[in-house]
Amino acid sequence: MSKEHLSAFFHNSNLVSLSMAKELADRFEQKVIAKNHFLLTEDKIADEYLFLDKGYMRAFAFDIEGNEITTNFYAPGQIIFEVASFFNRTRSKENIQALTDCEGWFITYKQLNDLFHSLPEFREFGRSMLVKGFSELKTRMLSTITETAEERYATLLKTKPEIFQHAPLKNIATYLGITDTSLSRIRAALSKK
Amino acid sequence: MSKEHLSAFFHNSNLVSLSMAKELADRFEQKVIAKNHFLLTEDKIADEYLFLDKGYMRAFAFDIEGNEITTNFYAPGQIIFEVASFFNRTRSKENIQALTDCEGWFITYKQLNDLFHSLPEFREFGRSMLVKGFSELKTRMLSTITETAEERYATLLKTKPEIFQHAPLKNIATYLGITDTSLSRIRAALSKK
DNA sequence: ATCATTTCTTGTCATTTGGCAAGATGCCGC
DNA sequence: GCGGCATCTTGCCAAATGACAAGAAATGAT
Repeated sequence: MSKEHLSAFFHNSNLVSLSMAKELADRFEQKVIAKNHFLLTEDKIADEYLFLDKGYMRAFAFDIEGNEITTNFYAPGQIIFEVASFFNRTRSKENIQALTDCEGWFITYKQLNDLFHSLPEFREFGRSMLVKGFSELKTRMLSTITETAEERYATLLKTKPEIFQHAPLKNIATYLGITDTSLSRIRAALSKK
Repeated sequence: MSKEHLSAFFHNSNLVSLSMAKELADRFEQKVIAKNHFLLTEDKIADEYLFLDKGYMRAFAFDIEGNEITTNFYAPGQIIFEVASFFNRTRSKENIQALTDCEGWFITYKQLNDLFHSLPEFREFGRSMLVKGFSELKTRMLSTITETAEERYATLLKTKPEIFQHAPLKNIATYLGITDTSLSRIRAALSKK
């Protein structure tokens, strides 16, 4: 119920003073999402900029054949929002769904923009979140292109082990760009080693 | 030699008035890069925010085995900068190289930030560039995960045909995430159809 | 124009990954 | 606790892609 994590998150960015972090946190409202429910669904315009305090979420899109492809996983302590839809005010191509019961703090597009206008520090914070997301995606793109499925699996296991406690393997498989069958075999092969 | 393209580019974003577009363009300086020379090399801190007016460029990184992996192609009329290095002031993991003789217009990090502070419209423009890059990368990530190499090749051929006139196939192969051998076979197979 | 180097293609074979189906296991609602 | 559904594993075979090597074609330097 407390906004401690949220204001600490702002402050830890080193872009926002402690007092401003608290002021900022004051503007956020609570959001509770039950397991399997959605923060955002396809064709809607994303209007929530969410700090995830508890629980796990995933983003997914559909490919041409209509299969769900998991595009991202989110753990507590992260900002979640669909960048393109949120900033361009266009219909989202992605869905964001709770993998577990979730709690967090959000503001709307309008509120965010007002804060951006009035607080240069928060603007910097917003930019750094955007840049961080971009960099992570770039890293993932490179690893998808250069590494084998087994290597990508091992990396995920090392960097985000909690995901395996909260997401079904079929979601992890599409995130890694392989079928659940292949993932199962990779796991079997690695556990023998 | 004229900054027409540059100011038109600002104005066409619909975020910047015509007069401000011209004022903005005034702040940019000319940059000429000969074929095969670099806009940015690994381990340097990116300090140039470049509008490419003429010519083609590519970005590349090295994988674990030391192979060059092309991460992006740039055509005239695009903004080019290495996002993470530029905004975080960290050493770049990427190189940006001219595929042909190039000409463009640039400002430095400091100049860009000054403009961002004083001109909200330019800030919006900057954000929209960032969001655009992010969205494109997301689309590419999804297609890399869900489509076959042949489908990705066909898409690239349709969306960026000029690249094939200016980049060697081995660069295009690593961009698509395949070997030059496979790319050659895909081209052979498609030309038979 | 010539030579050297890089780029591109093609052949053979190995490896990775997928498709499909069957069975095993686990989880949820009643 | 039971039935049903989703999840995960495994077997068999096919398809996609890679590794390596040889040769052809294009390009660049002098």
